[in-house]
Amino acid sequence: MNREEILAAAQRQLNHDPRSSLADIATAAGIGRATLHRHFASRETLLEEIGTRSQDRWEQRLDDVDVEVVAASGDAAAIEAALRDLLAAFVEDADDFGFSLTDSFIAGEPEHVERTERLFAREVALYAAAQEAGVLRGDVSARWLGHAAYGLLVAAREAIRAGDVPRRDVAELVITTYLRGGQSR
Amino acid sequence: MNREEILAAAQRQLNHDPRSSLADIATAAGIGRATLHRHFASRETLLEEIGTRSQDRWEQRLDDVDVEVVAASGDAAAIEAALRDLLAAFVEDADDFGFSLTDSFIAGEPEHVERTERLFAREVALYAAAQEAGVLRGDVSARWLGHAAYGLLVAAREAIRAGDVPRRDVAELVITTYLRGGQSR
DNA sequence: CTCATCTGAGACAGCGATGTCTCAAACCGT
DNA sequence: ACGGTTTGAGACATCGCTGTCTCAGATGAG
Repeated sequence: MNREEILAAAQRQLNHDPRSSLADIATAAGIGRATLHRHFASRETLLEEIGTRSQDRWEQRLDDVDVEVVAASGDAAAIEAALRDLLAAFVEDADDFGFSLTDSFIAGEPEHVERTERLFAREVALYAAAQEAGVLRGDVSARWLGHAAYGLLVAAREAIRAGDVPRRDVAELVITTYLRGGQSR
Repeated sequence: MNREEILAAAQRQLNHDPRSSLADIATAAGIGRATLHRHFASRETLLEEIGTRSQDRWEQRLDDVDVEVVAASGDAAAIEAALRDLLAAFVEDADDFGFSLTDSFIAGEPEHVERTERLFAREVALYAAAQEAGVLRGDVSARWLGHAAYGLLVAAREAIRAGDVPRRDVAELVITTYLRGGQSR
């Protein structure tokens, strides 16, 4: 049982129930409580690491779509494609990483808050470029568009949890709802 | 210090930090811990009451717009107006009641889960009627439209918290984003 | 003023979670 | 098979929170 595997299992368990005790987490990971403590000195350490892991993934997704390059290009088609890819990737992640979305368990750690803000800013830069290129509307702030995307990810997670939407459809739903909204036309 | 006032203060405090202890809550309400216990026998009782309170408000909002009547009318204009009113009302509530949105502190109480489902169903019925009337698009499920609305409320809450959006603009932002999405046109 | 009631501070035991430790068993490469 | 390492089970002290209780002071109606 790798350190990385433990982290993944812990994340899964905390995603399932954010109030899980370390004993719960250890059981879920199939290891003993002592072993868990050997890898992560304290609960706080474990949570911090999970937070970092989530941010790593977020950063990776931004890197994957070359967000800065695409944004600088000003190419509407490329920007829209990047937007769609990014949202689809986030939806995929929302499953495993979702609880760090809704749970503010690292609130207060200035380090994490700062990094979150930097990542959000990178993402928002893409939305701003999309506005510039006429892909996204310009009458609302780019940061609001960022929050709206986040909100739809929460919705996606919830819809899956409630069994209202087949998993394979969620990405497309999020994208089309994000772009076109709910209005008929 | 009324029971209702205590409840409101507790909700505010838990909204601020969902992990507040009863001592925190009592302090925030400006009362002693003993007094808090006199009104609410246990933490669980308090949380249940807050959950019920939130659901009461939700129900009230649905009643306020006459959701069943409007839905049955099939009148597109009336339906869209009700939709807007409802979203605006929810945004207003999201401030005080938001934490019961994201925090699953009553998860497991079948009673609450059931009532939440009933309320959600009432709301979704309006979305379905809106689809019927051509106000909302029919190519996604009404329940997804419900989750999407919820997601945008989470986004609104987050945007306010981050100071990215003036409070008075949030309702209109949610509505326009919900209906039109983020796409330029 | 007086008495009944309500309140806050504090003490207290109980509980679950955390973090440390030990030890025997399981597991590894050699 | 062997010796070093890792592991899980469990014991243990500690901590913070909860829920109960007491008591002295504040409050308020008469």
